[in-house]
Parts: sequence; C-alpha cells; structure tokens
Amino acid sequence: MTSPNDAARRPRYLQVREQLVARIQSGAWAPGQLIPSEIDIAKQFGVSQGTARMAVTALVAENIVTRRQGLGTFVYEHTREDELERFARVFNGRERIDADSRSWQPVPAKASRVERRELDLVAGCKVLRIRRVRVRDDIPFILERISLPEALFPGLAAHHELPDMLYGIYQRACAVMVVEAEERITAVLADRSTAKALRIAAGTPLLRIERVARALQGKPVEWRVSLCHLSADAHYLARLK
Amino acid sequence: MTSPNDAARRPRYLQVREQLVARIQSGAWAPGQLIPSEIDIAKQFGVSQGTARMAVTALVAENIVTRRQGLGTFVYEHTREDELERFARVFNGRERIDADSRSWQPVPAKASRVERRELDLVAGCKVLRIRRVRVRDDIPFILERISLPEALFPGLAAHHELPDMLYGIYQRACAVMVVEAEERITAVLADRSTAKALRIAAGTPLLRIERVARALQGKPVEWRVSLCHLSADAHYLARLK
DNA sequence: CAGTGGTCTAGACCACGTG
DNA sequence: ACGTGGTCTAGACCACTGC
Repeated sequence: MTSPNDAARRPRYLQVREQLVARIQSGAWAPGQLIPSEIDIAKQFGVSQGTARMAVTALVAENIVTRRQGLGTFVYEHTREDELERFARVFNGRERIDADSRSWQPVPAKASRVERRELDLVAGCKVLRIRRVRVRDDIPFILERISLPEALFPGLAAHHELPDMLYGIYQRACAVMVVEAEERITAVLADRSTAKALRIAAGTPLLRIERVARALQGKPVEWRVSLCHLSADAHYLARLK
Repeated sequence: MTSPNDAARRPRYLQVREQLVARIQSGAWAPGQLIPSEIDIAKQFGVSQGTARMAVTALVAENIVTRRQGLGTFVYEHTREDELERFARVFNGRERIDADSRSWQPVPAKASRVERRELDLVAGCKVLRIRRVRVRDDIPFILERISLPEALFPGLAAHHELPDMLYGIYQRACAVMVVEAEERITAVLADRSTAKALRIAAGTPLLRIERVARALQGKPVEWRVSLCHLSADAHYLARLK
C-alpha cells in the first residue's frame, strides 16, 4: 500500500535504503554486525518483503552490506583479504602482490592547496600525513604519501605501527567506511630521493598512482600518491565492464 | 510452480537468461533490436513476470542488453559514445580524451606465441594485425598494436580506414560483441622507433596498456598493446568498488 | 529444528515514451 | 491511449546455516 501523500515520489525501497544507511552511518549498527532480517525490515517499515529486499540489494551493490545465505545480512567489514581483493590492483603475473609496509607515524599539518582540493576541505583544515615504504620480500617497491582529514581520524596519530592495509583500521578505530575509490595513473621517472628510497637508479620509469578514496555519500576521506617500481611481469590490473 | 524433475536444480531465471543469451548469440536478435517484453518472455517460458525480470536484470548487469523505460529492452549496441564511456580510460583533467586514429590496413599473419596465449588460440591459427597512431589535435599520443583471431573477423581485412572506436565495427561487421576487458598497465621508456612515431624524445616515460577484450562466454577476441604519451594532467582513470 | 536469504508466483498500479 | 519497464504486494516454498 502506497501512502496517499507520497514523499517526493521517491520509490519506497529507496526510502527504506536511506533509513538503513542512516542507521549504519550513525553507528547504531556496527561493522560486521547482523542487521535485521528482510522480513523484520519489512515489518518495521510497513512494506512487503520484496520491497525490503530491493532496499537491501541496493546496499549490497554499494558494498555497504553483505548477504550470507542461511545466516543473515551484515554491515560490511573491511578485512585484510577483502581490502586486497578490492583495492590492491598491483599484480605479479597472476598473483596479487601483498606487501608489508614500514610507515612513519602520522604527522598533523595544515592542509596544502592540493590536499584541500582533493579532500574537499576548507582553508585552515588540518590533515594527517603518513609516509611509508611498502616492501615485498624485503625489497621496497612502493613509496607512498597518504593524507587524511584530521577531523575524521581522531586518535589515529597515536598509532605507531600501521598495517599495510589501512581501511580496516579506518573503520574500526575511526568509524570511517571506505566504499569506493578512483585512481589516476601516470608514468613518471624516479627522481633522486624516490630512487634512493626504492633503492633504484634515478630515471627508472615508475607507475604513479593517485587515489582518492570515498566514504558513504561520496565524501573523500583519503588522498594517496603511490610511486610503484614494478619488476619483470608486475603490472596494475584494471577491469573494464 | 517448479517442475518435479528440475534440470540440475538451476534457478529458472538463470535457465531463461541462458536461452536469451543463446538467441542473441545466434544472431536471431540483432544488435540494437527490441527484444520481447518481460511479459512476453514470461509467457514464452511459462514463468511469472518477476522471474522473467530477474533473467533480464542479469543480462543488463552483463551489458548484454539495455532497458529503456517506456520503450522496451534492446540488444546492446556499441555506439561511439558508449565505447568511449566504457573503454576509453585516458583523461585530460576531467575530460575524457577522444582521439582520431590513423591506422594501417589489417594484416593477416600466423599467430605468435604471445598472441596464441593471450587470445587462447591453437598453434597454426592466424591473426589480423592492426597498427595505428591515435592523435589528438593532430598530436600523436598513443601508438597501438592490435591482434584479432582471423577466424572471428572475416572481411575485416578489406576495411581500409577504420574508425578510432572499433567495437561498433566488430559488432556490426563481424557479429563479435565485446562485453568486458582487462587492462594490465606498466610504465616504460620510449624506445627509438616509438619515440619517432610519437614525435617525442627516446627515454620519455610512457604508460603501456595491454588489453584483452572478451566476448560472451569470456572468449578473448582482441589483444592490444597501447603506448601512451600523457601530457601535463592527462592520466588513466580507474574506478575501484 | 528454526531462521535466514534465494527463488517464484499472480496479480496490481505507476511513470514514462511514442503515436 | 497504449505498451513498456519500474515499483509493490502478500503470499509460498526451497536451500542453506547453525544449533
């Protein structure tokens, strides 16, 4: 049954979707937590199971929620494996490269012009900066600079040793759920300091990957620039559909 | 009602999906053609509209078919705009770069070892090779080698001038529908002949993009290697979800 | 076993594009 | 006005998981 004075004529299932997002965003439903069954959702919102299901399906498509048959539907939780699968696009032959990383402690600073633009911040905002080298079999191959809006990541500066995959930390320690990212890729030559950090010759061609990661509502929450020295048959893999 | 002796217990909607794919693959429904309405499909296969709809939804997700509200559902047709949107990932600032191309006529040849591996061909198979330079404002910026299994592209060698976007031609002239692709990306230095073709200095860093495009059933139908000279704020854009 | 998501039905009405 | 896809209902049974 559709109510007579329908709010802006938005489909019911999208309205339900929005309410569900709100509960997740508010933290009422924590990462990894079981959310109500489709039938319960239907009852709570006064819609049929089919409509509740459409709402949940939308969330699944956005990676906000995960369905497990026979178990239930859970708030998406970043795991190491998951983050590798979704966000680590550098491969060695057919194998995904998983790296270790050696990072400096996050450093607070006033956001630069570029940081303000990429992270959608106003003048005067502060950021946390992380620098690190990612290694594979003790061989450094990615030099990385990461910037985060300080306001969204309270307490992160206290972390001394950060893991290689960060989005689990963002989610658990700071309640920031990364749901998508864009990467802009170019080819550059290693300058002297980069070459030194990666233990290669200056002038070696590198892949420069600039990523902006976004949370719910498309809010940019991380800007990172990675300089990658790809050996032999290593490459960045993109899927086009 | 589900029949008692259900074929391999595959969901009905997937069985319907398969039948629809078969009709498209056979050419019974041509590119751009209107396919039967969901209600007609439901009647033809003896299922409800909901089930027919699930089958069509699966095809939409695979880019095999396109829904247009109020009009109907159509077999996917590669247009220039569409191919740009889906497959041209090189941008200049926020704008997608659309190029012109100057191509040599396709040349038949015996498939090399690499071509056999990438295109999944047996020894002795032949390929068509296309070489071209893609230009923007009369400035060459991509040098490209393309290999196609000759068996799938009869008559293509007769084409003298090929457009920059090829998948429309593949589809209309050769009934090959590209539905997905993978790109492996690395950074390389321009060698002498590449530098000459792109009118740049040898040793300039280039983006090397190696693409395998696939048709229905995951069959590889095109292998291409692009060497891209990206100026100023040009870049390759990847979306991660 | 009970409860979940996954599939499926047989309807209904709405929103949209074309004639 | 008509036919399309888009939304929605109120059921049903199946397949899977954990207890």
